[in-house]
Amino acid sequence: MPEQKIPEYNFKKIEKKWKDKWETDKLYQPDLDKAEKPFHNLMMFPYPSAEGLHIGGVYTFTGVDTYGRYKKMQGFDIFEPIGLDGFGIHSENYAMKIGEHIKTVSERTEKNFYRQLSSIGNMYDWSRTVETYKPEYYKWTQWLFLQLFKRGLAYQKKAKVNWCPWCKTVLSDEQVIQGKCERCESQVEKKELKQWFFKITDYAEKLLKNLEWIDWSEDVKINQRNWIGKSEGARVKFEISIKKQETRNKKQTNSKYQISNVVIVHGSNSTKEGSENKESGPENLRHWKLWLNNKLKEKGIKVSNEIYPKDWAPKYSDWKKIFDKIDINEDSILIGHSAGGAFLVRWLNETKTKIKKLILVSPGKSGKQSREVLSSFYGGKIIKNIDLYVKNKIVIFTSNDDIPKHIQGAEEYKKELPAKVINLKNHGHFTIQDMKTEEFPELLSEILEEKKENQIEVFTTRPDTLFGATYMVLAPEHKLIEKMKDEIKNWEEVQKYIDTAKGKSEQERKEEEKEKTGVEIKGIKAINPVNQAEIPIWVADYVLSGYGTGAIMAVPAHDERDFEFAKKFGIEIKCVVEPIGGPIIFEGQNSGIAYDEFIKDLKEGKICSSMIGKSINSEFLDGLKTEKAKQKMIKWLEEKKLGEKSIDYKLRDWCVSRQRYWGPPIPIIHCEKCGAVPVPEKDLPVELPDMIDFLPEGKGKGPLAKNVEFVNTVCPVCGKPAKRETDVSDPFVDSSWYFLRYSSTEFDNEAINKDRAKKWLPVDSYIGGKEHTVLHLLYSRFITMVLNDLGFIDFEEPYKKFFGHGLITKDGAKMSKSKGNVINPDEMIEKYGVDAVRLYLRFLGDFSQGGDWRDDGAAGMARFMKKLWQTFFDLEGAGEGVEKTQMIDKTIKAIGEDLEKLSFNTAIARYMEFINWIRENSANFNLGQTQKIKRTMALVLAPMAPHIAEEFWTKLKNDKSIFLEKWPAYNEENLEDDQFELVIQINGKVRNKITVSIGVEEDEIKKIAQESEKIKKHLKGQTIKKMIYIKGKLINIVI
RNA sequence: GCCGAAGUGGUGAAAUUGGUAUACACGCUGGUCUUAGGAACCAGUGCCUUCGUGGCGUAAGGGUUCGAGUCCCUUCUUCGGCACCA
Repeated sequence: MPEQKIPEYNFKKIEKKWKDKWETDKLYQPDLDKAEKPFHNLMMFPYPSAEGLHIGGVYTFTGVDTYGRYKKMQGFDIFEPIGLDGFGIHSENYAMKIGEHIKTVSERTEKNFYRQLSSIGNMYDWSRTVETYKPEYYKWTQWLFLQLFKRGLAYQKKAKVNWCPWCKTVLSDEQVIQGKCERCESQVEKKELKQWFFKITDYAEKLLKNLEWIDWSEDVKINQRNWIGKSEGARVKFEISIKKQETRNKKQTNSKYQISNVVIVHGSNSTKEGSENKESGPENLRHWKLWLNNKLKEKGIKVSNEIYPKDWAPKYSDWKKIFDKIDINEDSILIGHSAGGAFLVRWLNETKTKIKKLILVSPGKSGKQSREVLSSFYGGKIIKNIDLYVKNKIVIFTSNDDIPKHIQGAEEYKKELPAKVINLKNHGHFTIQDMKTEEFPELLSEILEEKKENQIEVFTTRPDTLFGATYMVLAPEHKLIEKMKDEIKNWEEVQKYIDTAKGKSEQERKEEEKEKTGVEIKGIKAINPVNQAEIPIWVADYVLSGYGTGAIMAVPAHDERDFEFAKKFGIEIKCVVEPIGGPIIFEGQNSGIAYDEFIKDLKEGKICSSMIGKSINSEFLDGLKTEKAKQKMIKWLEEKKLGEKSIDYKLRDWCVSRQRYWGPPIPIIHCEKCGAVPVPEKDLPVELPDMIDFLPEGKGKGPLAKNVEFVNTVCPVCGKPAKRETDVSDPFVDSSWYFLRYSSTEFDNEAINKDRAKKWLPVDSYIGGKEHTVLHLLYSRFITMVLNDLGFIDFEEPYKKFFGHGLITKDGAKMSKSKGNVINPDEMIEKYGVDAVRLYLRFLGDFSQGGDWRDDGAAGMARFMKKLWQTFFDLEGAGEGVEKTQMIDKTIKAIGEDLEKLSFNTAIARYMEFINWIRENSANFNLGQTQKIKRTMALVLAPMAPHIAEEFWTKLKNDKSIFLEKWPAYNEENLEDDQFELVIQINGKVRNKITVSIGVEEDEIKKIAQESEKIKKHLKGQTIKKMIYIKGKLINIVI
């Protein structure tokens, strides 16, 4: 062998050289406006911890990059952005711990993170980073908040929230893990606080529906489906009968009506004050209202707003001021006349307040002037969707003259909303005459009807089992209990139970081994609407106040929890569904008992079963299969107005307020007069003030409340002194839209540039941790849908593809500082080089499964790199040439396919086989073969180990980067050998293998197989029953 | 309890989707070369075996099939998520 000088594999020098070169050449900064084949290759941006980049981060990011580089070599214009998700409690707590200010910690962390991220060989476009904690970013996070606020999708309500006593802030349901804080593992408490929410529940159906078509893996979809938790069923009303003779105290106020409050809103007056116009003059303006008010008072019902706007023609803001002061809730009935109706429609749309019923009395008028007045309430727009908030409970009194043009025509009402429309005899735009006609009592009865009796509404997914409801259960928090206080005979016992139940923390409830507890409420009974049976009412904490209606009808024969409860307290168990399908279905469910015995036990109330089947003991449902029985029952209930079809979701609204410092201040100003007013967009960002003392106080208010200069401001509407909101928003809000920003970072006048969005969004490939499947992924889908509805973007789903990768462990355990098993990526890169680390991480195992870091594995990969280097430079091409070079084509094909499906470990295995093959034949290749092999060695390795590949590429005398080169093509015809190894099986067992030419016919193969020596032996004295031949692979002889 | 993913050599893991189980590595054993090697190279490496072949092997048991790691049923184990959701 001639002394050939092989250069040393100095990975440090090589990696540094290419990193610098790529940067100066701006190789990874696509022209966002001109790119022809845009491909947005996104990875979840990291939460920068002060400890630095985790090896798990390197694992993910380089995996994503490998895919991106492969795509780049396929000719796509790759946009691979990076940023930092730096706002949030995590960093804040860390700063507190080390006694430094969060701001300085963040600055340092950012520098360190970006240094590390630039050292892992990724194609980041460093000209477009996004940091959630920079004002130029959170300005738009605040803008986003305002868009939701204006749409009524951000609202404030007093709510029981999860409170972490250690972090001193509110947590969303998703952040509470088994009753503990996700971050610090403290016991979470329930606190009643006024909080900001995003109305994600409005999008529950769409979030669910789109899962049918988006191209994500099924496990992620299932997770989201479960989280949204849709269940279909019915709401059913149970009347309460009061045992009058047992009532302790006579109620002073009326006990006849359960109604909480009625709010009346009158219309505007288009004529001048003092006018003689009888219909709309000041005399009449409030006339009907006062009349109605008095009528209601006679019945003992209080009208909430006795104060009216002073103006004769109140505007939206005039009414709103009054509405901000009165309590409107799910028991409220709102009545609006004319512009008053218009006001209510808009107000409901904006605040999303749930009410009991909306009554519109002559909501519109056909005069031009009136139309103008009315449409001014909406800025001329037509408003739909009020049914969302007053489902099925809109009643409209209208005459032909009162076509409500500002909303929809009367006919449209019927179509669009499930509203009941009652036509008035034409007496003008609802006048004094109307009050004397037959319709007016009807109006009264619409108000009074609902309060004839007390009712308990329940939600059930099994309306077919209604005949088997033998008792009811109320959650301890159920409002009715307090209301019925005077009727309850054993009030003290009930109260005591409720107090203990409420006092229990979530954890305690769970620790009680699910042993059911409860107290019967004596003195009242419920009437089962289907058979008028009087059934007992219990209060028990196994019924949750937050789901459904907070009350259930208990069917012990067909629900395990109800069964357990009924058994314990000796309540009747009535079987109303007989499972069918016989022993086959039955076998899997309860093994050990015979089917007949099972049915017998079920009917005797010894066991319970939630299986479907056919209805029994259920009068008009008897004999029907469950699905049909459900439908028939719902129809029956709806006809009798005892219930209705209903859909419930587990998904709750997203609580976005946080009582901490390190987040974007919520851009709202609270004004005594004008209420919660959005900060005008031109005033954004509301900058997070520098505060030396940023520690939370823990009294339910954020640290910003301590900063007087920040808090005190003026109301943008009326100019009077007002106070700023002091909560900041949840970091999940920051990350719910960051990917929309990357391609628009240079625009400081808009969050998302339309042209850019058109080109680069939705994201083509999104890769990140599976732990974010319900939180971040759901939130960002929601925000995308909202922005789509608002017209800022034109797609509903943010990510075309999502791939969830696995985690890196050390010795099978999660890495953590306390365990002392943390792998420092800097050290590894220093020791083995970036390429070796990248390759090793890819080789560990399946990308979706994660893997276990082993130092000797990494060392092994470093050894392979050396070998690879040696092999490359050893190849001289002085041989005569090898006959078969299929290996080259096979390798190109296999690696390409593997990379496309992110199967990196097998891609590397293929590459190693390729190298092994080269080494075995290295002396024999001729010059042309050597050229081709060397090119292939570099090209197919490039996505995984970019630096060494680029180095090989220059050594092959190329002056352009390898990443501007196309992924090599392979010759389809060259994949097949001209021979193959035929496997000969007898009865499925391998008995022999012989080499056969590819072109041999089936008959010939069969003959050859039988004639081979070993097979002959086995076939001796046997008859062949059958022969199965799989082309090009094997033959199975059955004897 | 429910939902999801998985269970293959001493270890990390492959297996063209029903067609030769253990590719590719790590580790280990033996050898070559070395003053030495934790370097490099060569050979071996699922278990049993009468060393001929053969038999057994993909958590356990059963089934479908000419043929099962792969499909179906039951059981067990591990990991992740949810947890009285009516």
